[in-house]
Amino acid sequence: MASYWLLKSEPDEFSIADLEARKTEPWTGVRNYLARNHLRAMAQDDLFFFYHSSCPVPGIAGIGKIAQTAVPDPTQFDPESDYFDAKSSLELPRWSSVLTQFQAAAEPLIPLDLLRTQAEALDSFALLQRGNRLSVLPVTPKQWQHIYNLCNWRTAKLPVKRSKSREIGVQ
DNA sequence: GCCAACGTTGGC
DNA sequence: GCCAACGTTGGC
Repeated sequence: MASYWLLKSEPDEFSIADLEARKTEPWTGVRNYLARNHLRAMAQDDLFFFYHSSCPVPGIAGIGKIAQTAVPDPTQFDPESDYFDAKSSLELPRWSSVLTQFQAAAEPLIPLDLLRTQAEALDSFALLQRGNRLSVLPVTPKQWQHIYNLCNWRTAKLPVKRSKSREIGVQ
């Protein structure tokens, strides 16, 4: 039985459009123990809401899936990385990352404002709680279903279609 | 840019 | 093990 999650990212850094373009992307840079433990609890094919934070309109921007379960986050070993952790070691890696895969884009994005109006149906969704800063959150099936029904989901960019009429120079 | 919330660090 | 100081997150 698959579990559901929510992952936050600043779209300036990495957005749902970036994930769609890249197809898959390692989710690195999580440096909070509770968030890390959530990453480690993820199973292959679990689904997550892709949340855009710290931007003009924060909200849920898409859906991804966990393509590969947790491995040591390589950025913790890289002195050049912002996420380098001198206290971590190859023998005892402190931080984990999962491989994420694009599933769908929210059309339109579900703003945090809208989610707040659904607070009752979403019970005590941690995302809506004051002062919440955790970047990896569990989502219950009920919360997932409710949020899922709030917008349409576009699963992939339509292939660029070459119109016949254009090829033969009509209109 | 402000500020509330909260995790982490480090002195004791 | 307490707690003050500090840093970070993220909405507004």
